[in-house]
Amino acid sequence: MNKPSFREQVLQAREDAIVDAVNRLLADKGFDAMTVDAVAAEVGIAKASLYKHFESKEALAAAAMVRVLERAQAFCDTEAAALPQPLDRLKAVARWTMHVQWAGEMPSLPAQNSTLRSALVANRDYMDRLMALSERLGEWIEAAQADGALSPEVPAEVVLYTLFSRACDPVLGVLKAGGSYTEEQAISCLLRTCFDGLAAR
Amino acid sequence: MNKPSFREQVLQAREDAIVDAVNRLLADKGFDAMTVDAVAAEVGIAKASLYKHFESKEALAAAAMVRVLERAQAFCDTEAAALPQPLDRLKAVARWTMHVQWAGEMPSLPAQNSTLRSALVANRDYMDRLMALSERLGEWIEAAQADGALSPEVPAEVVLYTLFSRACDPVLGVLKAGGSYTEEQAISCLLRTCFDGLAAR
DNA sequence: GTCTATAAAGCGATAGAC
DNA sequence: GTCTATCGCTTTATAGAC
Repeated sequence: MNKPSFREQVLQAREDAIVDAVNRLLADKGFDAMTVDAVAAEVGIAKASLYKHFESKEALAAAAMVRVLERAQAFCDTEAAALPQPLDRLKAVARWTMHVQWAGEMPSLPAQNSTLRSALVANRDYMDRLMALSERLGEWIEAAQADGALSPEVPAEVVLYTLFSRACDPVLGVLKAGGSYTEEQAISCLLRTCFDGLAAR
Repeated sequence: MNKPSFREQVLQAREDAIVDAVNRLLADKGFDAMTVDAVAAEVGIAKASLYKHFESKEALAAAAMVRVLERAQAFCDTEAAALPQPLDRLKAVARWTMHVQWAGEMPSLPAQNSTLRSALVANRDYMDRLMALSERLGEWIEAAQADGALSPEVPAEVVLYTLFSRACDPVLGVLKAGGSYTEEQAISCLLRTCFDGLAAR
C-alpha cells in the first residue's frame, strides 16, 4: 500500500465533500426531492464534474449510505462493544442512530423506489457493509435472546429489521419539529417505546 | 338533503374509481413515483378528465388519505368501540392498520415533501378527519394511561404518533416480501413488538 | 365532461472546449 | 477534471374541439 499522492488526497477530500452534501440533502429532503444540481451547488462545483466522481444519482446515494454504515460499524466496534450485556449494546446502537437522525445526518432512502433498490443491491461496497453490520448486530441479538434479555417470541430477523426501521422513524422528526422535547428526552422516550413497548410493565 | 340524481351517482362512482386507483398506486409506489398518467390509465380515462375532478396531484393524494381516515374512523366507531378495555381498542386499531397495509391498501405519503404537506394542511376535509381520528384515539390513550394499562412514562402524543407511524412501518412490507410469515404471524409479531417491546417481560 | 394535442418546466446525464 | 451549454426525457397541467 503506497502512501497516497498529494493529488489523490485532494481528490479524496473533494469526494468527501460531495458525500457530505449528499448526506445532508438526503437527510433533509429525501432521495426523490434531492436534485443533482443541488448537490453540485452545495459542493460548489459544476454538475458535470460530479459525474466524473460518481456515475449516477443512485451511486451518490449509495456512497452516503456506505459512509453511515461505516460510522455505525465503528460505533459498534468501540463504544457498543465495550458494554458487557448484549441487550445494552443493542440499546446503545439504537440510541446512536437516533442521535444521528436528530442531528440531521441520517440519510433515509425510500423503500419503494425500484431503480434505487436495484442500484443498491448491485453495489458491492454498500452490500458488503450492510451485511457486515447485520451480522454483527445479529450476533448480539442472538446472544441477548440466549440469555433471556430479548423476547423469545420475536424472531431475530424481525428485531434486526426493527432496529433499522427505528433508525429512520419519522416520530423523532415530529418530536423535534414540535419543539417541546429536548434531544435527550425525545430519544429516551423512543428508546423506551422500542425496547419496553407502549404498554405498562 | 335531496336524493342524488342519476347523473350525480355516476359522477360519484367515477370519483370512487379514481380514489381507488390513487390509493393502490400510493400504497404500491409512493407519492413521488405515482404519475397522474398512471392514475388516468388505471381508471381508463384521459388525464385531462382527471383534472376536472381533482385540481392537482396533491388533491388526489389528499382524497385517498381522506378515505382511509374515514375507514379508520368507521372501524373505531364499530369494532374497536365494542371492546371494553381502552388498551384493547388501541391494539385493535393498530392491528387493523397493519391488515390494511398488508393488503396493499395503505396510502403512505412522504413526510418530507413540503409541497404535499402544504396542500394537506390546507385541505379542510383531510385536516378535519385527521383531527377527529386523533381525538378519538387520544381519549382512549388517556383512558388507558389512567387505568394503568399504558406506560405513564410515554406522553400521550408520543403514543399517538407511534400508532400512526406503525401503520406505515416498512418492517411489515419486508416481512411480507420475505415470504416466510403468514399475515397473521407477521402482524401478531409486530403488534407484540409495538405494545410489549423488544425486551423480554 | 371527455377527448387529443401540447405547453411549460424540471431533471438526469452528456458533449466538447480548455 | 473542470467548466458551459445543451440534449433528451418525463411529468404536471392546460387549451380547445366535440
